[in-house]
Amino acid sequence: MTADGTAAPTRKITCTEALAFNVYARDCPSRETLFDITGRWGTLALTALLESTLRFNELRRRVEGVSEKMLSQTLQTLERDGLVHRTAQPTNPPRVDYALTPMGEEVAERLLAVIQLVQDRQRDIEAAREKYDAERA
Amino acid sequence: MTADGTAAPTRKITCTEALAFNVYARDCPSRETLFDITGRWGTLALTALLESTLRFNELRRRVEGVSEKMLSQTLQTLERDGLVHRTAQPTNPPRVDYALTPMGEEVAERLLAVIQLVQDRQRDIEAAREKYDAERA
DNA sequence: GGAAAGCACTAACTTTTGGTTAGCGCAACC
DNA sequence: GGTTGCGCTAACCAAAAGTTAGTGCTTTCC
Repeated sequence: MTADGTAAPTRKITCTEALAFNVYARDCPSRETLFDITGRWGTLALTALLESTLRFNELRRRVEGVSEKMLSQTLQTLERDGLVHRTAQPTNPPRVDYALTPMGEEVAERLLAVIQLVQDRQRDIEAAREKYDAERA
Repeated sequence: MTADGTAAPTRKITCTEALAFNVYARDCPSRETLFDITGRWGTLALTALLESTLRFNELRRRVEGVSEKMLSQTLQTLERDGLVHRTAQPTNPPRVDYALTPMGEEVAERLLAVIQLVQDRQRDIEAAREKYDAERA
């Protein structure tokens, strides 16, 4: 142990070597996945799909403020990660449906728990902010 | 109802008007809070503090790869939101401890659930990525 | 019948955010 | 007496997010 109580600096082990993934490790691939999910629009898109399958523009209306580019990008990432399933019908106009995979559903449920807590506590959080700002004004 | 099944366009109501917060609404303050929490380092910092109170540089070593600037910035935001408590002792060298508030603990617990799921499913996710990439190679 | 809007995107460009480097003054370690 | 650690901040630069415009076809409105 070092002076401040952190672990002794033995050799650094990456998450893949350890056979378990650890988001706190610098180059662990699971961190990238976490960023895909929690990044700006990932959380909102995943949880919005929890209610029902949605078409591209339906989802875009649901998640207010997301640009077409970002939604498209986000959905592609989530599809690649196996969290969202995309079905395109080559009709005209095109119809593309987005749905959660079983894995995506699991993730979305846990994300929803975070969202609900945030919404419930928003007033407390705003109070905390006012206090913080007042203290150093 | 419009043709594609979305709700009729009645007047738009903001989350504060509705007396409930809704992260899907464009200007809802709860969305900002969600971004603070799920943004890049927020999740990792909050869950890292779940185990124990940590000093600035302890936390920095725990959350590998975070820069001093970003950690400092992240912690200030979380402190302002009332999720993290900061105690500074004006000794030399300074000693600053970061701990979760009760509210921060609640949030962190739910975030940890997401992290654990991601870590558990990382292999499946990587498999999905390989499949996705192979299909359009 | 002609204009406008909707569909699901992509490409090019700009702005915002995140990351990197350097520095602060002091103390303990070697 | 040079290095390291402490907890930051300021200045600068790269990467991510946002904005705008365009695609080709169809349906709806006037």
